[in-house]
Amino acid sequence: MFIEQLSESTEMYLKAIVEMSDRDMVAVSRLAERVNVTPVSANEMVHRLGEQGLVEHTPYKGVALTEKGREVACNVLRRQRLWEVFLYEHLKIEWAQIYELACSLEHATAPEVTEALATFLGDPRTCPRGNPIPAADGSFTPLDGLPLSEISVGKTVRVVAVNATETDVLRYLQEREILPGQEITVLEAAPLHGPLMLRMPGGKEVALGMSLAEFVFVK
Amino acid sequence: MFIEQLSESTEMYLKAIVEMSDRDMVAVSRLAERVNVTPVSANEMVHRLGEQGLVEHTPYKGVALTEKGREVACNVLRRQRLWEVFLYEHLKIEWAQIYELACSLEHATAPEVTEALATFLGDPRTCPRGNPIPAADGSFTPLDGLPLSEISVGKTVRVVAVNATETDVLRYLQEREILPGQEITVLEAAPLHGPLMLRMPGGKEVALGMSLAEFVFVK
DNA sequence: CGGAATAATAAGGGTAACCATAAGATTTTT
DNA sequence: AAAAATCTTATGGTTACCCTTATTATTCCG
Ligand SMILES: [Mn+2]
Ligand SMILES: [Mn+2]
Ligand SMILES: [Mn+2]
Ligand SMILES: [Mn+2]
Repeated sequence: MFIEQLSESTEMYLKAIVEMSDRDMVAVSRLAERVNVTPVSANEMVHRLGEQGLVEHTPYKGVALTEKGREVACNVLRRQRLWEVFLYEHLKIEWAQIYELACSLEHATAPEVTEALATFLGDPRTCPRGNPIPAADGSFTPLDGLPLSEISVGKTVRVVAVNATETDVLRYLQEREILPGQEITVLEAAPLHGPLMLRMPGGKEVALGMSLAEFVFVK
Repeated sequence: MFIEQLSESTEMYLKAIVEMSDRDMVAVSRLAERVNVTPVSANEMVHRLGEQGLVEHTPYKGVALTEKGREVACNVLRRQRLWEVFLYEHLKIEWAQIYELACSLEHATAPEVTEALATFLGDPRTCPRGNPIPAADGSFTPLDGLPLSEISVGKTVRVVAVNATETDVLRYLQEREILPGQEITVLEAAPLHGPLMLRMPGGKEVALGMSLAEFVFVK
């Protein structure tokens, strides 16, 4: 089966869907938020993706990837995360920037380059943000962890991944040392979805807003 | 001065112009051939480039890059050739394929990545196809050599660069060991722009068509 | 059950790059 | 100086993505 060259836009939609679908279908309006377009535009695109056999849209229910779509999406994820490893480990680029930079490269990367890069990097299993790198065949163990926003007060957890994508957000977290591998104790959770109070390894206390805490996966 | 994000198409046109302009202006129809569009389409694009201050078009004479255009074009060339070095030296990708693969990556490469890559590679001066890599400031010593097609019979020369871009053409030359560094003797030139007869280092004799010989720069 | 919220569609536009065909305008060649 | 070749411009299309502003359909919830 031929894998035609898909547009950057198409790849970004598919990546968004695979990242958002834990178990159930993805609402088109959520997808729209994620890829930063209006719901109407996302709806149009979902139709186009459907025509290409990449997604299945059930009106009023949501979108799901087809097998073909999942394959493509995982491959985009693979390219993205391999580049993140290269940019961070070899080019020594600032941790907060690697997602954004890799997100451009991922669409310009031929299969030959992807596989040669994987070999060059020693077939890494996770990217510097802690996310698993899908294998060449698309197989992929999803992240085993919970968002920090769902951890109860008093618990001590270890960060496994930081799933933010915006450089500003990543830089904010980096400055507070909320990074994969760090051990964090949840001291307090303010009411009404207010900020969490966290104790970091050095003993420093840090306040973290709930929407940011949703990006931080811990175990 | 801000360098807005230019489209892939724009970058390819600028790169084509800088590569084709030795001394005089570039005819729009030549440009059209190079970027594989119709002359009308190239004309439209030249207008757009003119409005953006990247080229100067003199009707019936040709196009020339402005200073701004030359800067952008050299930067594209820098990105392209740095990626070629990486793909060849580090990822061990087949020589004939690196141009095509680098030609995708070049448009997805932010300045931070370009410079970090240059440092990682040890600031190489030439790419595996023998072309000089422009410096970060755009400075750039043009290739010192002549096309093999202009060498007279009996002369022995050394290949400095192979300027073909199509993978098929590069593979054809690679198979005949017409590669940078090789020493070649022109044994015979058939009349009517017919093929050249060449003696290669091993003593093997190779026939090479004139249009292919135009890609091979020697000294 | 019925209204509110949410989702989908319809309709009308916009831009960037491409295409083709058909005139003009200019240069080159005879 | 014509004629031929080349270059430019004028028109009119196409596709992929995006937008806004209705309108309609469905689901959710009190
Ligand atoms: Mn639908
Ligand atoms: Mn991307
Ligand atoms: Mn013009
Ligand atoms: Mn290119």
